[in-house]
Amino acid sequence: MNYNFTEIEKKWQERWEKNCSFKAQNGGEKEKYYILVEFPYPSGSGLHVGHVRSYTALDSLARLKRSQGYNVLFPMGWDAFGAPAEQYAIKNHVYPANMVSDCIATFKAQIKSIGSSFDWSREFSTTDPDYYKWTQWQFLQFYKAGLAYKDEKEINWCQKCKTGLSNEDAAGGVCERCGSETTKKLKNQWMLKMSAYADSLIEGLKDTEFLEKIKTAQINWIGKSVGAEVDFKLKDTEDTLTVFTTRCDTLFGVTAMVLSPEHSLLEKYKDRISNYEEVQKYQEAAKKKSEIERTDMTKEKTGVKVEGLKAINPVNDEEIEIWISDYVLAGYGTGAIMTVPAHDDRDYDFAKKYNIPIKQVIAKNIVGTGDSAIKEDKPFTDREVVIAAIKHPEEDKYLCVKNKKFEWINFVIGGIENGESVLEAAQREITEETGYTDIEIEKELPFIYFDNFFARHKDVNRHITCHTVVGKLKSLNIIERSKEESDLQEVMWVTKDELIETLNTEAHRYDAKRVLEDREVYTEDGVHVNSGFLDGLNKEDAIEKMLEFLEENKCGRKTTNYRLQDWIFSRQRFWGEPIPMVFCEKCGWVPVPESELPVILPDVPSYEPTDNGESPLSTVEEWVNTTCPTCGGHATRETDTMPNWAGSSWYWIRYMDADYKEGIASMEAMKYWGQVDLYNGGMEHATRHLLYARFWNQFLYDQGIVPVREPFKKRVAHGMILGENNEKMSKSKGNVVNPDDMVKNYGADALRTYELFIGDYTKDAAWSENGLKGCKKFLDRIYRLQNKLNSEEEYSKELESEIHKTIKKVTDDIETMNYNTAVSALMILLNSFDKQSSISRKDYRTILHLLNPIAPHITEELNEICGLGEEFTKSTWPAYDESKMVTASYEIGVQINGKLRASILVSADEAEESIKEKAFENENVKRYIEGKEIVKTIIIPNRIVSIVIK
RNA sequence: GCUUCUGUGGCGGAAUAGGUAGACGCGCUGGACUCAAAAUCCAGUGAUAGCGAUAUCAUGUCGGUUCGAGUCCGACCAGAAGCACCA
Repeated sequence: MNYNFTEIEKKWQERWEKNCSFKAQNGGEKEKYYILVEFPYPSGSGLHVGHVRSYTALDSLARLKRSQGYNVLFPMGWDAFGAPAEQYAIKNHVYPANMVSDCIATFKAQIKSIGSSFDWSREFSTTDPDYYKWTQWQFLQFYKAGLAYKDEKEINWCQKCKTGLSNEDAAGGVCERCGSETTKKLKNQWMLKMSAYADSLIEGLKDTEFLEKIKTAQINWIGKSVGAEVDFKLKDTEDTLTVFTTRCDTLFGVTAMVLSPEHSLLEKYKDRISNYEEVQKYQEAAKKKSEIERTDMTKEKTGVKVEGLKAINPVNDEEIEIWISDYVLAGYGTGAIMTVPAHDDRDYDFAKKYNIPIKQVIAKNIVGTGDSAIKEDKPFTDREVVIAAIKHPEEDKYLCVKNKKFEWINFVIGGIENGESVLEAAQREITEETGYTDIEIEKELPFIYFDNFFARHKDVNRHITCHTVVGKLKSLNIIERSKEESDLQEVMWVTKDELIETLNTEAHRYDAKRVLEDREVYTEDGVHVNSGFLDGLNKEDAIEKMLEFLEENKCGRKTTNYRLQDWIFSRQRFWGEPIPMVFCEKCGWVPVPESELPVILPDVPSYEPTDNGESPLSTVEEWVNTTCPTCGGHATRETDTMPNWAGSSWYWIRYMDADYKEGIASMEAMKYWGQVDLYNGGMEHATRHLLYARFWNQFLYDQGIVPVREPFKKRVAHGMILGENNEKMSKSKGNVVNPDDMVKNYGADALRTYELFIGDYTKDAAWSENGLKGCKKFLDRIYRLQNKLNSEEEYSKELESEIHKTIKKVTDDIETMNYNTAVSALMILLNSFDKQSSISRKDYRTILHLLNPIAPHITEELNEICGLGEEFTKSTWPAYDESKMVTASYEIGVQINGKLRASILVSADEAEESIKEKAFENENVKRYIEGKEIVKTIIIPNRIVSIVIK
């Protein structure tokens, strides 16, 4: 039986349009439900199968919710400002607006062809003056609140696009649009004070149901870090050099200061800096480097010592050298750091290269466990000891001693006696304990550490300060040890590889690790040493105490820093919303009066960005020259435009009341629709768009313009549709699938069904045309099912329970966006229907209704031609009855010692005794339990019987 | 390096709360219909052994908890994404 899906689809799409079937009402009795899918950029390449996936998924949910009696807002619009349209305009010398409206028309027709139930009465484009009037108006609100300001700033500059980029758009030093490397350029820019909302953006996440990974991505992006600012006096000046640190407790370990090359103090004291030329050379080199080069962590650090300037450490008045290096970022913290090479890997690298001293201020603090755990009731003794890691003269082995009584294996260890140096003590102990005399100590490891334990052999607690030396034997010359020593321990040689496993105590293993890795810097926590009033404290207490000190002495304060910076809001582009500000020689920057909005974007002779970094708008003199709203004198318009993120930062609000003339939307409409219940979009927008939009909305809320603080209740992200070869679809790879072709060849319903069936909605999935054919086949079988129709009006007895189960399954699955299993459940139900000789009219109508959100056209058609009832767009979703879902009998498995050995048929209400009996009667079960003792029998109703035998 | 996520047949993927692993679909094999093909229908399809009942193995690897682990715990391996010289 053939049917013309193209005609059927056309017929229903026209009918829905004529009846305004999907128009949402503002207000009314019904409960509201707001479903939002990110509006597309109407590019010339048309709709992608990826769009089809998310639009269809949310469309199915929208259709379900409507059928369940919700007032569903499911709108669509166009995000049409920005680079792609402009690029196209430059290339083809056409006015972007014309191109945009052509693309919108194509996109819209394509979206309609897949049967999406969008409420087109609320459609708009961000490029409509009626829309961007309000984008501009909102910018003025930011300005009035002091959150929009103009600032001379080093911005990310893309040579190729000839425009400034926000930090977000130039992440990693790469231009988001063209992929080329960005450089820095000093420009006067409009900024939005997003940093003021950093904490609020973190806090607000608590009130949302975003995916965990989206929340973490946002928190990482904001990058909150709590620490302190510390003021170092600049020697022989009145100035101070302020640094930001999260570890003010290491202040006693500071051995240098490092400034970013851009630091302002350098310019100020250039007369004092004796090597200023060298400094300047480095500054220029740093400026030329791209962000990528500067932040490449694999490359060696570089820097220049600033001769003639010194800083004074506020805790001990030590004079400290000052350096510049590009590993210190100008834009974070104060653009200067204090260097603690002993406890920071980056500082260590820098210090090693330039011979900056390394000073230990934190010592590892080992605390014994088990037999060595401290005993509270025993006395404590303090000791200074030396531990000697001594190498064999020829082989790669280390000298150890084994305690005969306790079987401990250790390096040679011994107390340092009064007046003795560490090296002398080591020499003496080695000869005493092992008899070897020809010893060469190479060095003492720079860091001491502490070991706290209960010494069983002496029955006291010990707190020992450990000094470690490394060396070797020059020969195996040996003298006889005292009897006492030779009775107590034997000498042994342990190979390098076995050392760590062989040594008994954590302290010796720590030494072994240090010796073998030849490391000096240890960033692990411990207790403070060489730190005056912090000695003996742990990290947390030391930070607190140091903060107290800094504040008392007025040389520092607790501070929080964020990675998130203010939003650079200017673009030197033509195709964007004009920023509604004018500059007057007398009055400075003056906002365009709200009554004069919108500031219409004029056409320009050339869309090309200019070489001098000005927007093409600057060439339209009659537009640029205007009068000052304040004094009436001559003024010029701001010629930069807004970034393309601006229009998408409030579009969901406009959908609530798209024709409203008095504001962004009426308060009544905004209160009615409230939050977006479900917002779908790609993972690529998890940080930027979502943060901008939340920031914008939180601001509007604080101004009393919108009624909710967090705009989106729940955010979900769809997975990508990959090409048949499992790679991202792209023209160059030739694996692009055009949805139009699929609609033409298989029908919109088949395409929809397939894209929902393809796999987990949130994960990427590879396209398969065979899979699509399979879904077409499924719909064909649904179509042919009409031949089995009898005249019964109730559910068929044989199918009733399965139908109820399927209603529940499909309802739950669509609501939780598990579309693939919803489709599969319907396939299973169809298989059951097909096994029957005939099906009732209610059976058929129900499967059609359940399938309707997924394949709306063919189900409506079948419902109509078979005269089964009202259109599904006007019908109430089928209800299920839990009590009818139980099956009369079912099979359950029987396990013996955890292995499945049989399955038995039991009835729904069968007693446990009877189930047990049936299990034991089974032939295969009998075989296994014969002659064995039955330890226990576990019966889990509806699931399994588990028999344990011995 | 840090954070997050993911590892199941030839493939896409199922498996509420730990309870018969591999649903459903694709592909493949065989058969029916047909002069033939397409379409459709029927049967089979994790691996190994066996005619078969059945047995052994199997959810990245190794351990653990449990009558029972894809699912819980620990360690590791692999891949993906995000952040990254952020002091």
